Amino acid sequence: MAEPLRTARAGALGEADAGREVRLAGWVASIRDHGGVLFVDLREATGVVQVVIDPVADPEVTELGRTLRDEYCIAVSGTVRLRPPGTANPDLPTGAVEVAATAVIVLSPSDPLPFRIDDRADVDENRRLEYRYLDLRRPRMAANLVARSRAMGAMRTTMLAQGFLEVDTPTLVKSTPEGARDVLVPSRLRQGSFYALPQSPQLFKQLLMVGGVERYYQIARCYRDEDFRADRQIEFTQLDIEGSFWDREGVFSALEPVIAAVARELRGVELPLPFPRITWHEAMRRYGSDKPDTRFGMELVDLGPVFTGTGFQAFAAVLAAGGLVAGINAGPRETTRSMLDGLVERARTLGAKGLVWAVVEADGTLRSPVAKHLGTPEQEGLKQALGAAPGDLLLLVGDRAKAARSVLGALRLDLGRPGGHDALDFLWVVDFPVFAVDDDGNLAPEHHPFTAPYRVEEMRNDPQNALSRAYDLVVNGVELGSGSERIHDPRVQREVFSILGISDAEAESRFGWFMRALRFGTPPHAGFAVGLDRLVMVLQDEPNIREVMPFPKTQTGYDPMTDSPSVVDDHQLRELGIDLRPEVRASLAGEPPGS
RNA sequence: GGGGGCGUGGUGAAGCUGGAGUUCACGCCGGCCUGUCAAGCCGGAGGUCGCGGGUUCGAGUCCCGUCGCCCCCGCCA
Repeated sequence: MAEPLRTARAGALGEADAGREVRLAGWVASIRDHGGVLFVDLREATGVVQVVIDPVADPEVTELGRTLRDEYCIAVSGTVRLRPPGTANPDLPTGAVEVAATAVIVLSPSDPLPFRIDDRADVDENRRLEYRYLDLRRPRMAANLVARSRAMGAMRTTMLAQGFLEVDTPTLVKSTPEGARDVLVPSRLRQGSFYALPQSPQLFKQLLMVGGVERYYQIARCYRDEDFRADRQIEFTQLDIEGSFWDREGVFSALEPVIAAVARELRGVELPLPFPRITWHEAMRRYGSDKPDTRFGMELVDLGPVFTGTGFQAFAAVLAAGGLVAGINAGPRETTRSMLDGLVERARTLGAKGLVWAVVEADGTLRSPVAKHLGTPEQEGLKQALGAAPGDLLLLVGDRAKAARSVLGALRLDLGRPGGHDALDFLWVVDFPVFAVDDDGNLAPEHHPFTAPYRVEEMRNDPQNALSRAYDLVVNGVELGSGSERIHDPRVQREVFSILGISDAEAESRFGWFMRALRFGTPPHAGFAVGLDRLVMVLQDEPNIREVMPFPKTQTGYDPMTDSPSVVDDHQLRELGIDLRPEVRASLAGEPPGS
């Protein structure tokens, strides 16, 4: 492409270019003024090259050069030459050469910066977001933008090679109250009515299967109005796929090469395929989590057999009530009183009634607050069950099975989880239950209502044990996405709605349009959605998805750069038929946030 | 809704048991300097210690409240 301001790219210059007359353009990354000779590091997207301004050779250019400041946008004409002997910079890819400037133009000056462009200081994130366009010039964010682009490129290349059709779907869709909270958009032409932004393209991609597309993919923006986390924003991006005449195996075999291609592109590693699989039940039993981090052991062990008939009343009561006593071996580690107290407190905040710790002494005896309640056979059984050696710290929880597992699962992560993401342990978690039991003992659907159960009769007659044809992809304990085989039979769909407590009338008003579509020869189909932000986060070894999103929001959904969301004019509201509630108006009249 | 951490010149930090807005690094402004590359050396400017209240002779420091950011629980079919 024609670029009148430049004939070469800074980062690409090398010894082979010596003698070339070039025009370059970019930003002033650093200036070193020696009173005489002046060095300017010119940075652009491809890299950095040193520009030399020599007052003997060119007094006028030198005069201009002394007015340059950091991050001025400039154009430079000059000659590429080898650096004088002994002055090459081996730390710089272009360090063997420099550009002797014959002309410099300031394309655009820069105010003094709110923070340094290099990565040396951890700048307050609010400040980074306020000046995100400057943050994007910094090496970390620049690299993450490249990684994100290459991830999307690898996805598209691999999907196209597999014969998938990229289809985009609407972003103003019908609100479906179950699941996450919808982001709502008021309608002007139909006052009082609202669109929702899609939580996912779920129903549209199923309709594409009805429409004969057979193999669909899309890199789709999705919206869920729930509280923010390190890995959750109100809007995020998914690689969404769906295939007709597929079962789970079709999904896995289509997706695994995509993930492998992205890992190859960003990490230069070959992932071993196929990914391992684990059932949901086994994941919960061994790791206390439906998204196990399998990079380390420290697995949960059922200690019921050890404590059968125990004299330790707390555990005896748990077992008598049908609960679970389980434990982990946290391995050899320094234990101080405050550290152990901290673990007990942590277990309580996680919802456990208590936590029993035990340290194996050099002579094999157990040091533990409850040691006096445990007989010698129990102590020996405990050590054997947990594979304990002298110095090991053992942690035990007795509670309802679900609570005991989740607490131990969380402690396992606290104590064993690797700090970064050097290793990559992908795995499929399969055979999720149809329903999850919430804390009040009620059944709540674990997936959207278009997920096929293994058997509808089982779903109706034995809901707490029924399994669904749903699966998740997990890497290093991070949930990357989920999918399922879908219901393609409208009678089954109606039955499932009914079991989920959605009446025929309700199903008709909310999903009638979709149920009708299922009546016209719907192929069996299945699909998946991969969280792009999370995948790039892990591959770039970043601690949160904001680092791999160009313009993310803060935990309260605020954008410090644009001051969004913001109050709108009354006439805008009037056009939409919207009046703010009095208490909302009153709070707006008070102090504005952020001041 | 709940728990925790943080908030000090433009940036990042230190500031212990309450005693003058003190200190360090970077940046900024000015000067010196012809081979540096995070250039170096000299000088200078720059702060309502997030905000409000309280305790005290005296608060960056202690207490209460509040706002903002981050992490976690809840929530995320």
